[in-house]
Amino acid sequence: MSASQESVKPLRADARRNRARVLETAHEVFAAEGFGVPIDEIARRAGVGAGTVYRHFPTKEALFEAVVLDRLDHMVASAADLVATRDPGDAFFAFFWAGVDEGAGDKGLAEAMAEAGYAAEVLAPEAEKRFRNTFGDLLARAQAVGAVRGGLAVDDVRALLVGCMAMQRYRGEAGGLGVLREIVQDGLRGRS
Amino acid sequence: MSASQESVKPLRADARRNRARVLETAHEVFAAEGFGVPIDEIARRAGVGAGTVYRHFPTKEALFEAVVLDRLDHMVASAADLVATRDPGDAFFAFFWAGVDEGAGDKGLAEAMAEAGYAAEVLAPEAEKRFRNTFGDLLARAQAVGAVRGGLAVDDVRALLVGCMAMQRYRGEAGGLGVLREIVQDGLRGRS
Amino acid sequence: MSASQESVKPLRADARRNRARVLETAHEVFAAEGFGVPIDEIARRAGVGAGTVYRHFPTKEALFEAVVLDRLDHMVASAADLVATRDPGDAFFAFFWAGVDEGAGDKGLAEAMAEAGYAAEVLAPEAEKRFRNTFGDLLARAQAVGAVRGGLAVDDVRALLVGCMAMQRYRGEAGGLGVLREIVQDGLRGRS
Amino acid sequence: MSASQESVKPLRADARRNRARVLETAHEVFAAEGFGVPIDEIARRAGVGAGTVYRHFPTKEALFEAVVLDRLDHMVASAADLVATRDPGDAFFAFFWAGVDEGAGDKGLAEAMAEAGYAAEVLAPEAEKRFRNTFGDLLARAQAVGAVRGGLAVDDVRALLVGCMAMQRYRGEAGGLGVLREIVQDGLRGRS
DNA sequence: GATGAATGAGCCTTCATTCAT
DNA sequence: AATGAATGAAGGCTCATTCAT
Repeated sequence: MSASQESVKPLRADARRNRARVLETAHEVFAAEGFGVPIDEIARRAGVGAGTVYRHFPTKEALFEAVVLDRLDHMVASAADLVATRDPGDAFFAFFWAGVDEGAGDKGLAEAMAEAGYAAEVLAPEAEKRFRNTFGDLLARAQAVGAVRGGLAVDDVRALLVGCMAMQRYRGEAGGLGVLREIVQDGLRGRS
Repeated sequence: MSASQESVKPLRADARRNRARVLETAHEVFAAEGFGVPIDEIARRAGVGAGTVYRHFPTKEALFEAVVLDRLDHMVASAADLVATRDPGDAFFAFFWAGVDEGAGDKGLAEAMAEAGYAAEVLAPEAEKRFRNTFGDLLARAQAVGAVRGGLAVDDVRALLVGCMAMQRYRGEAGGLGVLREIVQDGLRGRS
Repeated sequence: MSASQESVKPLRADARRNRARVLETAHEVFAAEGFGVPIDEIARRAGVGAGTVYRHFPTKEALFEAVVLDRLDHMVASAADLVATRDPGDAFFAFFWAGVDEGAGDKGLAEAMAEAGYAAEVLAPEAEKRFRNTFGDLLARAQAVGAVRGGLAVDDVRALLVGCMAMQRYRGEAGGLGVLREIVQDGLRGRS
Repeated sequence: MSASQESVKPLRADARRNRARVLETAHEVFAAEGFGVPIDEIARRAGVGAGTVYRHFPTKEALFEAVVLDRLDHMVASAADLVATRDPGDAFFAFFWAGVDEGAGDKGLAEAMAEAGYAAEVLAPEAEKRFRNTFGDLLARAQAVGAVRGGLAVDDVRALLVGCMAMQRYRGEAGGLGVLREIVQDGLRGRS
């Protein structure tokens, strides 16, 4: 918007379109196949050359990072609505289970969020921070009204999210979490 | 009834030693780095040539499978002691948390056990079956004495195991599960 | 009717050049050393990286196939001239002996054409079919004018080609077939 | 037995048996698969360790050579009978076609005999010499009685043998040489 | 002497990244 | 800027040969 900006050269229209397209495709492909998928596959499906991918993202990791960051910020953004339209308990749980679903359907995201001290924290540290802050807010509100038991820190909830993603991925598309969901939900609420 | 044995040519002493050494090293290396490590790395650390690894295990997957199978059977074996020395509830939970610890410290095992409908089931189907049966027995006993709530099937517990492995891996070496452990434990016990 | 063409993306100039260069080098190297030569050797002699070879030909077999197909189609193409400029007998024999020379100087081609029910038929089945059809036409014409004896089918001539290739390869660069050529030629003409 | 002997240490009975067994198995396996077959395969089928093969034959090539030598000498030996029991023409042709059949059913032998200036000449030069001498005698006798045309040297017949082996191998198990055999036979006899 | 386990160079193939067009 | 071709370092696996048992 003004002077003190580093790398904000406004991209040409087609370049911006390409960048968005690559990001979107990368999301789909990483979601389906995980980080291991070749970059050529992404380029091909995005209808661009591999060089174009590298023009916008210097390495494969950087692209992955951008995707993860994007996802995290999407989730963060959704939190505003939740806070506005639901009571604190509902808001927290809605956010939590939405996150679980997101990760269950997105292998790349699950990989990124599960790798301890690595992926999200390292790949997209700012986004992870925002995500945690948001999560922390929702948690605090829910705890304030007694909808979530005390003694739980954001880190705990963050870890639980990772765990539930893993469970749901393990269950596969067919079944949801079933009883496990109740168990977790009850555990978060605290015994009555 | 004993473990899977086919064509029982007793290996030469040095070969058995090497095989064991490779298996052990593979366990360490897969544990530390996951399935992705090069076979050469395992060979190097085991102090053998790559060919030696392939003499004992025809493919990288076969080696991985052997490691996983070994781990699963170790766990299964430990269950006998638990049944003998503890009451059903303790036995079940000891087994469960030991499994979590095992997977938390072993990336390869965690990968194998988490990949839905794939890894353990496909890689070492017999071992997975034995593991599930053992788990099922412990669960049934614990449920019979009311130490674990009803409405839980082996599959649920198996999935929960995957989830807890992921959580504990996420937590890293430093912290244990903390409150999360209580939550899960309470959830399994059933609300009081 | 024209040669096999699929998905006709015209290659970039440099790519086409490289592809041609690889094909040409592969021809030379397969000719000199047979199918057994490492792909790296071909890449090195062509002055490209191994990856470049694989960009144009997905497997070593595919490269070999392309070379064989190229050779067969060259021969087929030459037949048109022969038919136009020579009488049926000459055309047939010119084609036959040219084929023998081709195979005698090309270990790869000889391997491909000699492996019964395998190589040419399997590697480049369309090209082999075109080759046989061409051979069949020339044979029929020559038989029609009495330049080649009756009772010979294309399969016989095809097999004889394989045999003469082997003989001439055995003779080495120095000597031609000598008397053997007469014997075969007389045998094909039929006793007078 | 005495002093001035180099490598004639009379082998122990079991060693001699093993050597023979390896040689025989190698013949079968090379015949079926050609020189490319792994030595371990031969050892396995012979029921010995790979080390035993190497004790008797210093390299894979040496083993191959021994097999080829054995085959050539077998053929040479058979010639004596032919000379004794048949007229010169029959003897020559019987020898020739028997050689063709031998090579057609033996991939290893065909490879050895076809490689110009290489295999037989180099691998088993003495045996090749004996083979050629035998062939030369039979040829000379047959030519002397007019059963084979003049103007043919041993080299020609040797090359023709290679060619006919190739043809018959190409034809596969199913069909014999058919007309081609007549052509060659007529060609050798000379036109009447 | 026999055994078969160990070695290690070498082969085919993949893929992140760079670069000419 | 975009393209997609080129690069080359690995990685999985095989096999002739050597060596400890």
